[in-house]
Amino acid sequence: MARPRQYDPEDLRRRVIVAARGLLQEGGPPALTARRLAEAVGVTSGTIYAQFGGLRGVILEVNRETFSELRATIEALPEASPEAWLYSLADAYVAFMLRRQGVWQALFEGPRRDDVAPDWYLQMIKQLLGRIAAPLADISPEEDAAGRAEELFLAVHGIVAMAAADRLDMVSGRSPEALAREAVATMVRAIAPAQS
Amino acid sequence: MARPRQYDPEDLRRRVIVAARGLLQEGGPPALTARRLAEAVGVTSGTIYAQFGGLRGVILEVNRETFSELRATIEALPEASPEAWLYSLADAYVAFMLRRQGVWQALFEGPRRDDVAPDWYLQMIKQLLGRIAAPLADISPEEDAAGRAEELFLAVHGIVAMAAADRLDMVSGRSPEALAREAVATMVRAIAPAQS
DNA sequence: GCCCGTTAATGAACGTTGTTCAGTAACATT
DNA sequence: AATGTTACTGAACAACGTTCATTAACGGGC
Repeated sequence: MARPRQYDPEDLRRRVIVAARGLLQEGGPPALTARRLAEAVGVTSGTIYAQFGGLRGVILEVNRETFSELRATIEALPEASPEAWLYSLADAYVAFMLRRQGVWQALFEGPRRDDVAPDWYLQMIKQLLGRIAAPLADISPEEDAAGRAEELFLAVHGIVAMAAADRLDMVSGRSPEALAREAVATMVRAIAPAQS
Repeated sequence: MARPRQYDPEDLRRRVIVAARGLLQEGGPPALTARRLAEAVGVTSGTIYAQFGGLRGVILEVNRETFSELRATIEALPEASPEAWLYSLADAYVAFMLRRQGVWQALFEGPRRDDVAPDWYLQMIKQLLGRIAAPLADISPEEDAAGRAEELFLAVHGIVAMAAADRLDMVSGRSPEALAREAVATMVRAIAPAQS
């Protein structure tokens, strides 16, 4: 009843996403153009539009995978005391970004003011916040753990975002790892039951 | 000896910068295009290139003014106790961004990985860090005030940057002002001499 | 067995973008 | 007046995201 697909659509989607990640990784967001991507996959730009609806659609799928991997990474962190676990989360967050700087930039670059973030964006963040809140609640039960988690996340994320843009050295000579750990330490010190 | 300038170059620079700020303010970085800017000023894009060397040059000048105004704003903050002054700085920083969201985005959007930041960029940040370090040193003399200032700046800046991109609501329902103040509070709590 | 409806994929085109540069215009000097 | 020097224009270039008429290729109906 129709022309058979020349490419297995599932396979094509995978190859497009992989190629997009490659382009992002070596050249950052400006390197991901429709034509380059099409050429890398061996199709024309029109085909990508048919499958993803546009470059934004491709980036969205890349981001979905990135988020998914981040979740897996966090899920795989070894159990530890609340405080130790927060430190290893900070380390993992920084390391995760460093290993995919170009892809990471795409996570926060594209979205224009008017387009709404997809649900799974918010879900991922909410989940991450929950993961941070739990140990904080352990450390100090009488604090507002959820609120503190937001603050700690924003502090670490700010550091990581700055490092991803290669601008951290404008502010500090320290490594992102050191600064992220310090952010955790500061939060822990601030909410820990007074014990001097 | 030459064709006289059709436009007073100083006046032209001013008009270009003002127009660029206007475009940024109402449409963010994507609204600042060479042709639109040229038309808004009443010249052709070539003239702007002759004067600024490119769009990046224009943005750089806009940023210089923005930084300069930020410094003036901070300089004008009323004296207060170290802690109170830090809170008013956080408030001023947030308010400053909110009043120029579009322009603020340009501060951190443009620069590509390879181009070096001009000196005055770094100087401004260093100065701001010094301004933060002083009250922190007052609050807790035995802490590394400079290091703490870096951390506090990064925390507040992260919040403000997220708010400038209209993405803060993905993380928290609180206002940027509230979160920035909380960041100050956390830092103060963490370094304040134990006194329970 | 042929045709035809249907869909996949192409690739040329459109409108913008930043940027360049041959050309033109206009004054100061000789 | 002629010439030199410079300011400014505006057409052009390459690359961008995006669209869509066209082409290609198959399966079902006669």
